[in-house]
Amino acid sequence: MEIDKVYEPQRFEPHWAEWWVEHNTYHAEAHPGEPYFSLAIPPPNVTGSLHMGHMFEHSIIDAQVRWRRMKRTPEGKSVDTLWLPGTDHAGIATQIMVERQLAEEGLSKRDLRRDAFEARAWKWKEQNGGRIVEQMKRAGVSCDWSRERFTLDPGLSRAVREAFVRLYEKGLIYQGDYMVNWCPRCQTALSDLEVEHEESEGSLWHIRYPVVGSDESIVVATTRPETMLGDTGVAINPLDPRAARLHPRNVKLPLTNREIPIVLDEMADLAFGSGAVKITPAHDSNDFEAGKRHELPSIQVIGEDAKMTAASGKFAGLDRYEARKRIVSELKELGYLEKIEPYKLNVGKCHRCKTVVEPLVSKQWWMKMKPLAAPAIAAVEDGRITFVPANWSKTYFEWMYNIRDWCISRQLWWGHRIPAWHCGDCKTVTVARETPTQCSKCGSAKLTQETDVLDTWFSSGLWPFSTLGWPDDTADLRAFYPTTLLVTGFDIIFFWAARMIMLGMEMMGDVPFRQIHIHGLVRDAERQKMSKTKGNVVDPLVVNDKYGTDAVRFGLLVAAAPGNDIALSEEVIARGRNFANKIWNASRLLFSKDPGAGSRTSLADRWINSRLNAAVKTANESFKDHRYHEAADAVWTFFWDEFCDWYLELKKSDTDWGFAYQVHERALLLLHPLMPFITEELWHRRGHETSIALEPYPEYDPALEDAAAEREMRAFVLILTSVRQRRVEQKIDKKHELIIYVRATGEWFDVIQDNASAIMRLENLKLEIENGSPTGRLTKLSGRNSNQVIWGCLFEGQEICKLGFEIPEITRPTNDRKDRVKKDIEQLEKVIANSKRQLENESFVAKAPAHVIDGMRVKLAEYEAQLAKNRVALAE
RNA sequence: GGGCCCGUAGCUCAGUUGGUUAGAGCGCCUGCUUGACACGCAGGAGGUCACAGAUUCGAGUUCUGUCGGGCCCACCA
Repeated sequence: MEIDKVYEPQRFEPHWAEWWVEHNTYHAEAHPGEPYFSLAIPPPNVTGSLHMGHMFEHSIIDAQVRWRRMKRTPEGKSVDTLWLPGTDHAGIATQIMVERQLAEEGLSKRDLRRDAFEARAWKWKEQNGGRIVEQMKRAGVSCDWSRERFTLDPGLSRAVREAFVRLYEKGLIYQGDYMVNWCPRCQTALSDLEVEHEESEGSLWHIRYPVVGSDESIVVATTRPETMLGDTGVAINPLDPRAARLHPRNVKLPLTNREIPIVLDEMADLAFGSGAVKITPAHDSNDFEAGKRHELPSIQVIGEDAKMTAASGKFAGLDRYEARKRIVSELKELGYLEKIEPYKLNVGKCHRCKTVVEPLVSKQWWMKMKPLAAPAIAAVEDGRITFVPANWSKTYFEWMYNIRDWCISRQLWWGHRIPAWHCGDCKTVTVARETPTQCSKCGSAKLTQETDVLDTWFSSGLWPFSTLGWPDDTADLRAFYPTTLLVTGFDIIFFWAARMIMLGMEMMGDVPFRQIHIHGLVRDAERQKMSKTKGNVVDPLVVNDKYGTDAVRFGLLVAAAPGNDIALSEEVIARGRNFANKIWNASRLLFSKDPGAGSRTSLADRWINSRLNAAVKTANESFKDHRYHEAADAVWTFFWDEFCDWYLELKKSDTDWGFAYQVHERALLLLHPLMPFITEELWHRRGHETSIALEPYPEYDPALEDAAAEREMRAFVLILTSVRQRRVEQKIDKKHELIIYVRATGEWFDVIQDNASAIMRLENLKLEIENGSPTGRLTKLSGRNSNQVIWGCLFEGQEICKLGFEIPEITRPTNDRKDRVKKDIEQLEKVIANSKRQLENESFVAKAPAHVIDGMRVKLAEYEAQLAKNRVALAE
């Protein structure tokens, strides 16, 4: 078997990425009623390019999916395993990209008709939308590409209409004029979630409103003085001492000719500012409600373009911030400005374009959330859906209990157009699955479709079942719903996960997934968020190529404790690369050997088999619990520290490598979910022709636990470590053969005898073994200079053998060594004292479990033996 | 204002139901071109687990408080 001298993932990763797709390796068959595992990908935006966040999420998902695909039922049957891929049309995000492209041609959206714009957007999608999919394929994610979906596919559009109509017919979707978050740049309403609040340094302007027919005036405080032009009332608290004399009166609104009433309302906090609040029903949601309570008119002074409207009089046409400056200066000139205080306030910004949103009243479509939330809350409360880590359910509940209606309409051109038709005659709205030809009320044919589209998250909310063919009763739907698992970031729990649960419960009558794994964020080495503007992004396309995809995956996963953020640097990735390199080179060594018969098994063989079994156990348990860092760590320790550093080294003096091949093969299977490329490559180099991804995953077998082998091996590790320490301390080069005298009782004598050659070769030793009682001095040492000898008690503190060295060039123990021995002695004395105190404590002996007490006794004996050895060493 | 999380070796972090000298990677020190790998091998240094109490035979792990840091939600002008 040939294998390249250097690990160069670039030479085989693209090949396997293509091969897997061509061979449909990850195609899932739908067998309704049979055991299955299914997971719908969090669909990346079509606008996107693969970033580290995707890479991390996909590494987690892929590890889980590959593991599940390899698992067999207790009867040995494979499980239908589906990872369904797809992309999201990403309403605003995509529209912005297309607008940008148009702008480069000197065009704006309005220059095109809606149809033309949509066509343009589709063209853009065809040209650019496949990019992220190609990148995912190159990264080797094990999706079933035959089931790839896009949220604007005809099938998914049908699901959107079906869901919309059902909700509308149940009265859960309605149209109405309410205060919404309006983005003046995107020219659309936004949901509450699409507004990011950011604290900023602002001011609190105190403005004096003269009371009509009185010398008195009321001072109101505002953070947005430009809205005063739209004031239609002033509220004071009913308990305000001024209430009696001011209540049924008016104030004169400065800079205008309007008089507006003073009303009593508890919204005015006596303790805040001046105790009086201006009411601007058109530009603040609190005021909107207050306006309704007091039947105040609403005057819109800021338009959808964030410029002052005609209603603002001479300020009309000014940008809202320019208007603010002018209004403040005029108020100041006219003496209406009482004072200005610095003030911290939260400014809402559009999460797509960062423009400050304007609260405006407008007619929008809404979804009633309370009735939908109840079953979704229950599903998590009673455990039909569980969060990993469990703490996230609190965040979920917090939001769900306080949920507010969802503004689902967007004034965009890219998205699912709302299936509602307005009658030109009777103005009735007809909501229908199929495009109607006549008004449902008056029968008129003068119908025009609603121009708004749906929030992109509406279609995402249907994703776990719309992708499986819903509303049709398909085999896929019956075979794979509810999906098994959702893996996603905490940032879209509300946007997406919660809405999928609500819509899944409503449309399917069942949860959309049984588990939600919430992963952390990939940050840079300084724990800063990665962003293009900061220039601190680690681009997966670059590092996948430089270090190999396996390396990036492994680096990410070994650092990924559940829910925790990852501080990513190239060192983390290099760690993965180093591991892959190690696997590669270990395989090179192995493949240079004749497999042989594999019939005979040495102690090393039995030991590594037992260790592999332990690693298999940990890996399986860790994957089950989504503890990928633990799985990665277990396979790392097994492969590097045990398989390479001990097993292969010992094996070098063996002629029969058959067993090593068997262990190596199982190790590849064990590693595959974490490092799919290198394991596939090595699997084929071993002569297999089908994908390793479809092989059964190793299972833990209690019968393979070999306590005797592990105990015996520990003994050799102790001997060798002891020798190595001695060599370094006394600067005895490995070229010098050391003579080791060992006396052991019956069974240990045989063990040491049988394995002597391997140890001798490894450390250039000559072992002289004596069979006999462990006490007393070795006869072979009688009469020798004690300076040449150290004594040690080995084997888990049992005095099974004593050990002596003969050092060819006489050297006395160095001071360094003496210091260390002294330190060891001190430490041991402390630990021994502690253990003794514990064991003499009656409460401890009475209350602690037996294994803890026994364990401590064994340890104590071991400590004492070590102490004795150290004392002898010091006396040398 | 409400909620969540974190503070363990120089750095980045593990440490599941409390239990036997607290671990890893990187970095550091000392050796080593040992016939797979210097992306390596061997040996080593380094931690009063933020602080103060409490519970317990026993606390990095549970509880309370303090200090420090981060995140999310919220219509206090």
